[in-house]
Amino acid sequence: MPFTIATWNINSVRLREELVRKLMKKERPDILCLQECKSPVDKIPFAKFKRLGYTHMIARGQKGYNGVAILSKLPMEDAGDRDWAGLGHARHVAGRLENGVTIHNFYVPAGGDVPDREKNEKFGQKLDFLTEMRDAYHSEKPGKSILVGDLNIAPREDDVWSHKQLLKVVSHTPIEVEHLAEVQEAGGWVDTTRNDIPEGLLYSWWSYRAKDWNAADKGRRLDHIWATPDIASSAHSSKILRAARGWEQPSDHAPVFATFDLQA
DNA sequence: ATGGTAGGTCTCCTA
Repeated sequence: MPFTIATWNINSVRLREELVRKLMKKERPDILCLQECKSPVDKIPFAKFKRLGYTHMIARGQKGYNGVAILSKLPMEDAGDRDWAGLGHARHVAGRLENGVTIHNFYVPAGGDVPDREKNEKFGQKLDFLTEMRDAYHSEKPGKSILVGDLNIAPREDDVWSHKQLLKVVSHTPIEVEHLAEVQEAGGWVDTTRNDIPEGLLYSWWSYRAKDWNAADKGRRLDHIWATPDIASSAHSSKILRAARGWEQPSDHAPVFATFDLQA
């Protein structure tokens, strides 16, 4: 039985509970990974999601900021978390399916506005977070795994509306792209979205600040689905649900999907 | 070059 996984930075799971339910009803991913829940775990409306078949939730939360959750129709056990870069933030959680596949859900720090760690502590924390990920996957190669989340980096030229104009903008600077590439290489991770859709512009985030986000279309691909090579070859039907960015009172991110032809 | 919007919260911090 193939399974579908989706990742979505929801920007408050409590405010957008109805949008989460809408996505669950319309798209029915087997696994939905959320970031920026901005909620303690016991205040996530899990009971409402359970009624739609999402009987398993593995989450980490804190009040007001960050927060990650994996909602699953498939049985899943908690596979832990890690406080990357020692920030004390809820930015990572992992779950394991009965088929042995581990799902990592990440919310990488945005990194502030100035792409210089001397002038902006947040940028340094972002780079350190990525360096720790690289080192961890280098010292222990991931087994059959899927890594998803808001990685807050758009790596390719066709992952942004203007490569040239974003070279000094946090999320697309060469040093961030390099750090992300090192994480990918260390774990042997395959970018399944780009494996599946190798050509053309692809965005998953559009700023709230644009007058008309759809017409201006100044997007970036910040949200990713990676997989280890042993299972990446079974991935297909990748898509980004741009329409969700146009829903009422939307998140500034659109959900990203992939389907894996594996025994769940 | 600037400022634009959104969410949550010990009214400013984060994105």
